[in-house]
Amino acid sequence: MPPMEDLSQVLRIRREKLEALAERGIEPFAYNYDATHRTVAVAASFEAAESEGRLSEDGDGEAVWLGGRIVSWRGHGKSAFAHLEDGDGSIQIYFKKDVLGDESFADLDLIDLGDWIGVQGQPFRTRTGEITVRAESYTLLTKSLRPLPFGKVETDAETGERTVHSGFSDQETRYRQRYADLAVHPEVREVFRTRSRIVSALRSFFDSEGFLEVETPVLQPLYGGASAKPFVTTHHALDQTMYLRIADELYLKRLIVGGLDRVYEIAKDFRNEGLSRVHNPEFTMLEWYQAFADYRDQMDMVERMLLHVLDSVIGSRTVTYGEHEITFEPPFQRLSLMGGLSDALGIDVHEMGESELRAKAEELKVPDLDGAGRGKLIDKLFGELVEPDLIQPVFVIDHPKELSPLAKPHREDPRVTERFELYIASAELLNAFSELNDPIDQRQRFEAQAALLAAGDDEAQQVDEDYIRALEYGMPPTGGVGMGVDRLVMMLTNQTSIRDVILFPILRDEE
RNA sequence: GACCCGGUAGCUCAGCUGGCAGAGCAACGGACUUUUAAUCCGUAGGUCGUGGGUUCGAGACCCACCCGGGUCACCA
Repeated sequence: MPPMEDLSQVLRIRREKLEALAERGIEPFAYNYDATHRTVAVAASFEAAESEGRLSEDGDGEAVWLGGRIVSWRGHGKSAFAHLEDGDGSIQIYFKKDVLGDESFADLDLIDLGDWIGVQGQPFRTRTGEITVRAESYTLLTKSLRPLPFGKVETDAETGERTVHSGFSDQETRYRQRYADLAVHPEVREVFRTRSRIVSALRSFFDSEGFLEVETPVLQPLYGGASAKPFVTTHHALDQTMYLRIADELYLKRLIVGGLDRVYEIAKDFRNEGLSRVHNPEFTMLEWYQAFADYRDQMDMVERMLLHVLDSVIGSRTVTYGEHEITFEPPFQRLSLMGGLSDALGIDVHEMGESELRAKAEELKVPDLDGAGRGKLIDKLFGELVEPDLIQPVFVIDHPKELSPLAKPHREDPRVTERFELYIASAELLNAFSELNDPIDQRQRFEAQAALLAAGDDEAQQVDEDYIRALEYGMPPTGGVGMGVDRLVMMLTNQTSIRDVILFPILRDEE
């Protein structure tokens, strides 16, 4: 701790209050507090008592014990109003000198915004009608030594709309000090509560469908299952290079080989790439694999899964996302990638050679075409011409083979694979295919990837001999899906930056 | 990684063409026993992101760097 004289004024004054508390024999950091109620429950039980005529002659409810953080304060000389906030909400507290006694009331001088206190008293309605606990006693639970950046909150009496004045808005500080962001922004806490409920709903869905939740390695001797650059590290005792997983796909399919025929994993994946509104290098992926299913079955599964989440967490099948109203009503539209692009170009893409595609892409000024092959050019053109219009949920299906080294060839058209991606609000939410289970074909696809890797494509995959060995034992027909959980949370909580749905998003080291 | 914008009191921000570092909120002292962005009077609070440079003089201008936000690109 820096010496007192080096602290800024606001920090120094709180330290001085700590000393004053010691002089008055008040413990600033308590061990526990036996609360009988949470804030929201106090209001609910008061209202119930009120409507059933169980209030006292003075209009008081039954005594309650509450713990929480002081988030606002309005002193009036011999009385004061404050709001006490807990995990559920907040309630107003009325401190009155002739109720508390001179000494206890005087000790309130040492209480600040941000302090945690326990309060005991009876609820009543103030003249303006707000349910308020009249403090008969209070206990300091934790002294706050650093002021939280509370804004002043104005609540419109008619609409209930909340306006925050002089709040805490510096994005950098909010991400770096998420604890402070959460402490002063109930709406941020609500986003993360919703995130938690979404993840629970996903688990309950797959559990009820007979899937087994499993855990596969984060540290892998080879990485694969996606096109991405990995994080590299070293295991010292084994003197071995390890990669943080970019996907759990290849491990989950090994489990299908082993007879665990319905598995899912909610996993942190790591990709050594740039940051953006929709990318954090560490992100949460849900993958599931189901034996005997193909990609058509999985489209049905995706629809049912999303409806389960919407119905149980959001309570509506329509959500607002930015400027759009997104409606999840199955069956979602299915759009063939090649067909959609052909329509946009007015030419059958299957008939176009690589040079023709490149010319078209250059004509449209699509950036970063260096080294792009036929598949990548198609992908780029699709991204440029079709993706921006994919607002409502759409399954984009049947991708070119070059782009899909782990997908089965399409049973009716060998030029494409049995694959789909679900697009919502122009963003890719999930990716799925009928899993390639022919080990000889898989080896050829890996070798093509390895050639790309050798040629300098640092996002291409390596040959995974162990995975091929597993396929040689025999993997039943399998449908698999990978979904970006963070992105789903974004869409369902109307957050336009992935950082706003990740508690501690990656940031450059401070100093 | 490229481009654009930003970093000034605990927080939110102003600071013009280079001329004494400002406001609101929070804090501190005082008044106020049903307020709710409480109100009123007063006080204190600064490494102007960092390091160089130009200048009689730099928060401002120039250079480099650090950090963030946004946009683009790769990926979910």
